[in-house]
Amino acid sequence: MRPPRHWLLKSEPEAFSFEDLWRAAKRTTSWGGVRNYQARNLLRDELARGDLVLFHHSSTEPIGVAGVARVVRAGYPDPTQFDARDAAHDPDSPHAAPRWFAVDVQALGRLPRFVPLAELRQEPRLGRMVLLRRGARLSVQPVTPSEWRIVLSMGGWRGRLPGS
DNA sequence: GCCAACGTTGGC
DNA sequence: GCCAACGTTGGC
Repeated sequence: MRPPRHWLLKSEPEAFSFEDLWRAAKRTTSWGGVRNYQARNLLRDELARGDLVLFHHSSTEPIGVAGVARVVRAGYPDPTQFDARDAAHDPDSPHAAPRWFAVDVQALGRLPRFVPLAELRQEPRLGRMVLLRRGARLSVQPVTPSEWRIVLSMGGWRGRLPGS
């Protein structure tokens, strides 16, 4: 088994917040509805069970990293693509070769200190973080081990850092 | 296969 | 609410 990798997942908290995940059954949800091919490729091919996730709130106030989660099920066909009532329904996706994928994520814990985007921008060691690059709209992003440690530290995560 | 038009994302 | 950046669509 390879060591866990690190990712950042964006969510608009008005639609689904870290608190929503924390309150969900088994603190787990299906992370689907992603309709971008680059993000799809990551969900399908790269995210593995045991990988660690920064849960990021976007298009809201405040913007920033709210909590930590873990991938508990690797990529599988996203059921919402076949659901005509779902906003992310894709009538053109063939059942035999589904176009879109989801993973399951489980909340590990809220960061003791919410880490605002503006604070991330002020940290020089995070200068290359995908989230902070111009026009980085990808909703599933890779995070390096050192970025992971820095963000958790900024979030006041106590004790042993997951993934370090 | 090019690329203009269009739609969406998402920070500010 | 604005608008830059980006992805997708569709005419040719």
